[in-house]
Formats: sequence, structure tokens, C-alpha cells
Amino acid sequence: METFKLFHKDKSSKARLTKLITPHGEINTPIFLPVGTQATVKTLSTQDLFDCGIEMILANAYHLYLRPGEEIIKKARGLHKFMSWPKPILTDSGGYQVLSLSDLRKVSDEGVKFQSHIDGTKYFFSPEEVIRFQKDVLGSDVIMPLDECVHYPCEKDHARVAMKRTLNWAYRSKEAFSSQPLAISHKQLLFGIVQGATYPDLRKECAERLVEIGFDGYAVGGVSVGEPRELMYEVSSNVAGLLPSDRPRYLMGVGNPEDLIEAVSSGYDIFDCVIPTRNGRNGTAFTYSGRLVLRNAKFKDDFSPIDENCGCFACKNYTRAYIRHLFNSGEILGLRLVSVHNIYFYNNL
RNA sequence: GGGGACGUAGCGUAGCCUGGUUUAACGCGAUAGAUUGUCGAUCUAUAGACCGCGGGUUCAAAUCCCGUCGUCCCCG
Repeated sequence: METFKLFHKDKSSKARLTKLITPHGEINTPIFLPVGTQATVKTLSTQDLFDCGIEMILANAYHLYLRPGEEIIKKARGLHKFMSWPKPILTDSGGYQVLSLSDLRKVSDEGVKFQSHIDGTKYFFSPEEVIRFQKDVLGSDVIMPLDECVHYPCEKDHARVAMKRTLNWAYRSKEAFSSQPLAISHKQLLFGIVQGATYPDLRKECAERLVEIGFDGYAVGGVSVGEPRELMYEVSSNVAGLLPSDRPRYLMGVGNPEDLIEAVSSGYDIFDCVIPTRNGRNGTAFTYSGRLVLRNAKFKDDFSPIDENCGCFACKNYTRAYIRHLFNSGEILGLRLVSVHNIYFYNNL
């Protein structure tokens, strides 16, 4: 069964329009996935997401493995039912947490030994276990294998080891994915993740080997981890050129509105990023004429909406002055309204 | 009528006893930035007090002394 259709290519850039078919429906790309790490896009309900036009979200296997854990999600009959989200879900493996929670873990070729950031309990993640959890327990539409993501800057030797390990894990993930029975009638998708830090030869080797193994889509990880913006553009643009055009391309963890435009022009189709929701909770709104830090005093008596031309729930009903007041008072509605606006903006973009 | 405590940025306090590295410190608040596979988090800056007021002692006073105003408490 074909899970991907490329139906239009831009003439002046590498941008394209595609369709991805998942167990919970088709999505059109380019697409932005709001981040719902712990089975919730923070502050937003399923209905809020529908109202923003969201077709797919991201959740995180590592976080959900720790809490609420396998048993509860199984009883709920999968992540979609548990969180009442009927559309596609992509789950991240926890590879990024290997990086972001690095003082609690030890990485080896076998997998990752780590302590829960919640209660200190010791766990071991193997690539196989991570696939099983996403495929059979969560019932993810798009599954990401365990990978090893490194910080910038990173010595080449270290970057090479992490890349080789990511490849090894990718191979084992594919094996595990293919040998286990399908949990859902439609085909769940498994993506490969290109690592290799900022080294073109490492990135190239990783991409080529992943393509040999064969995945339903290809992600580029290990970007926006502290490197200068221009370098991120260079790396991601180069890697996009190494990936097959008949598969979706996913740039993980990116980014700002400008980053997305740049990446779409380079041929990427799928994105996720905490920026719209995180900044939403911190009072920063995105508009086509720039960012607004709604906490700023200049908005205290500005009774216009965040963006006059925006059709989101927040802009249709509330003013900048009111939202500033909410932030100023620590009221939770503010977090939600700006999150709604930013998600709507990103989806529109 | 008698006795006592306290007045230091918008708010809450430290420093006073034992005067001098104090350009008066800290927390909250304010103002402005950061935030890229999550963060109701955190970080970074900036502004803001001539130490209630007046006088005195001293080379030197937020600090010691006198007076005064204000706030609070206790006794009658």
C-alpha cells in the first residue's frame, strides 16, 4: 500500500505539496505538528486543535512510557482514545530526551540506561522496546526510532559514534517494526532519522545507509541544538538533497516561522516545534508583521486583537490589553489564548 | 497620664548594637530580552531609596545623641 503521494513541485524552489496516508487519515504537507509531549498539546483541547485546523500532532514515547505508563494506555486502548484525538499522531522515541536529560542516562550500543526524571526509577530502553511501545501500546501513526542526538558543538569522533549507533539502532528498529504484528488495520509508518551533527560526510553516510534500509519517511534530527542559524540551514538543506523525493521529509524540532519557510524551500514536508506553544505560554504571539511580546507595557490599553487579520478564536474575541492583563495576573486563560493564536498562525503559515 | 517598639526603592525586609571596602544589600513587584523532537519552568539584564524630618557629636552618620512628626503595642 502506497503511503505517500507527491503531487506538486514548486518551480522556483524545492518546495512541494504531498499527501501522507496514515491509519488515522491522510495529511497534506507541508504540515506543522503541534507538540503534545505528555498526550496533550499544553493548554489546548482537541476541539481547540480542530478549530485551529490541526491535522496531526506529536507526542513523546519516553514521557508516556514513564507516565502514565504502558498498562494505563493499553487499558485505554491506545493513545488516540486515551487523549481523545482521532487524527494522526507522530510519536518521538525519546532520542531527544537522551540529549536533554543527559545527566540521567548512559548510552551504549545496546540502548539507553536512564533514570526517570520524575522519580528516579531506573529503566533501560532498547530500540526494539521503543518500537514495540509506539507500535503496539501507543498505536502511533508515525513511529520514530530511538536515535542519539548530540549537542552543538560536537567533536567529529563523538558525532561519528552517535551517528553509527543511530544507524545500528535504525536497522534494529526496522527489524523489530517489520517482525511484530500490526496493531491497527492500516499501515503504521516508520521513519528513519539522519544524524551526523554538522559534518557533511557523516550526514551523507547516515542518509545513504538509512535509504538502503528503507523507511516510510526520513527525518533529520540533531538540528537546532545550538548551532548558528545559517549552519542549520546549510546542514538541513544539504541533507534534504540526499533523501529520496518519493518519501516524506521531516525536519525535527524546527522552528521559527522563518526557519519553516527556509526548510520548506529546501524540500521538507513535516515539522514540529515547541515554539508556538511555549512562546504562547510565555506571552509571545507570532504575526505576519513580527512577534508581539504581549506582556509589554505598551499593550496595557491596546484594545485591538493580536492580529486584525487573524481568524483564530483569540483574535475574534479578545484584545491585547486583556491578554496582557491575564499574563500580568498569572491567569491561565492567557496561556491558552496565545497558544491558540500561535498554533493557528503556524498552521496557516 | 505612664511605658515600649518601629520608620531604609512600589511592597516586605537586611544593614544599626560594635560609625569607615556601602558607588546602601536582598526578595517580591515593575521594565525589557532569551526560549527550536516542551517549560504554568528557567535564565539575563535595566530602572527604582540622598536611609521619616530637623539639629548635634565626629575627620567620617542609615548606624551614636537630642528634638520632632508618623505608625503600632502594653499599662492606667
